[in-house]
Amino acid sequence: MKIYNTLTRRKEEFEPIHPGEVRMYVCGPTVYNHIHIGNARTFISFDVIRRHFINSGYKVTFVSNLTDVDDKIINRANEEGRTAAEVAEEYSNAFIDAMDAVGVMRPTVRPRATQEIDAMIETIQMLIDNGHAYESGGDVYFNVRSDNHYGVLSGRTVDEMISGTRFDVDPRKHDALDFALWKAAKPGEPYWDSPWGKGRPGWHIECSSMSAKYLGQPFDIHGGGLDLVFPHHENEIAQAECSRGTKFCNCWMHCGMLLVDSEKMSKSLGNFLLLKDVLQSVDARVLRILMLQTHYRSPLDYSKERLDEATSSFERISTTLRNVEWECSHAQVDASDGASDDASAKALLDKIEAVKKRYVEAMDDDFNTAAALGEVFSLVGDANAFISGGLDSQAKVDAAKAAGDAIFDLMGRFGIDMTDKPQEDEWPVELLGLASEMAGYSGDNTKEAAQALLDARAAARKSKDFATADKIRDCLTNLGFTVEDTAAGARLIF
RNA sequence: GGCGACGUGGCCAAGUGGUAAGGCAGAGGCCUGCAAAGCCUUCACCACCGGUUCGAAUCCGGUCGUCGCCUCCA
Repeated sequence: MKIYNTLTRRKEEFEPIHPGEVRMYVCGPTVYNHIHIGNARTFISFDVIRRHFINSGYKVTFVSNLTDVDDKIINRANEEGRTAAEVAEEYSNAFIDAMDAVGVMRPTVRPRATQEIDAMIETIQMLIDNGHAYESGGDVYFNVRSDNHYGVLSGRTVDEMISGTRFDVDPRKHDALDFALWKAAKPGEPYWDSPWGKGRPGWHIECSSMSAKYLGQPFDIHGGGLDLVFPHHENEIAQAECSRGTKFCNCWMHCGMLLVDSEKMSKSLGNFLLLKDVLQSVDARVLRILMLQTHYRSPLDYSKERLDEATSSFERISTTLRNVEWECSHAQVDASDGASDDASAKALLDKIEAVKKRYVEAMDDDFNTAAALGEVFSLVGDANAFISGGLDSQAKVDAAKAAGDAIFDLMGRFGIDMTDKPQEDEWPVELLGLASEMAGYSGDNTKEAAQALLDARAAARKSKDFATADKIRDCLTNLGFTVEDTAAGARLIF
């Protein structure tokens, strides 16, 4: 398996520290608002990555935090006249719900910063003891110039970082480059006791401490959005390696930015789309397909048009699965021909194996989901062509089923469940009145009513009464159904 | 200004040396009473210029353009 490592800026063969096991950490959100779809892209991307490790036989320990103490949470709490803890609680829950809704597996461990203060104080103390940090007026700062590896991730040298030229430097810092490990509490702010007085941890120290605590150090993979490379991840490395004296993690993975109408979406710009709002009108699986169509490291331009395209793509797959099922269950098989060898069926079975193989090869190559999805679609096309030729032998039925199963399985590996939602119990009750009026049905079962309508339409078509047949179809269409005529009869899709 | 990424058909997007996956949209045809769904056919001078090579979208240099980071940010 090859993975692009931001640290070395090239693809490398992945070698886990512990054989058969992957330990990874992905920076979670700061919970001061609902997450936007840019956040969602990162978490969905790493979910797909995690699933591929699992599908490849690895045991995966996946840690992802909640940053539930931060300036922005405090600001929001002050604006709304409630406590920071209340704000954090609300959006932590909202985040977890949103991840569930979008099919992201729950982390093995989801540490919350406010529950891990002791570990952070411990790390900060180590840094002070090692001469890499200093206390100043109740704050504690990391001494960047004391770390001669600083800059390894972002590829810049200390001298290139002209920090302080574009904003005011806190007078408590000894050097403009230094960053806060611990912030003294201002009146009204949440605080914890520490050797340096009441205060709270800086953002960067949280991830260094929590990842080391739950994964050990070094661990295999650290992930996050590309915009976290500097300063967040650079600082994490500095803290972790200067405190514990060992390498922090082997591989750094960064997910490309999601753009909205070709502009980066960010909380501060205010041009963001909240995931929860998008999900009001979009199937989470469609959103995932949209994301799979672009490599995780590339920028992804989100728009209504792309969403519509992804919807069509999704429907192409679900239609194929539905058609395969329908054709297999309505196939007219000549029993005496059951054992005959069928070259076309054999060819399809060979194609399935080839697709599965290429799917894995694509995913093994730095999680090339776009290529892997392309393989699925190529099988979709073959399956469609195959069933359109008619299933007149058991060998063909079996091959078609195998193709459907393979498509379903491959989509499942992406975290997309192609199971048709059970829907007959959601069918509109208007069917009853319609069936009563147009098909003489008098019961109270919507499924029977629908069948009565289809039967009535079939009878009308048979007697060339197309006006009646079309009227029935129009009425069904108005109720949200699609009527499809197949060789084996009409069927309804809701 | 510094660091980095990218520029492939109407749109999106794979593809790191041997004449271009896949999706969406379009055109023509088949099937259908008409539809729907599906099938078949069709649609690319790989930003530009120069170089290396028997051969480059793929490697090297340059030009132009787009984007990200450098400040909170997934």
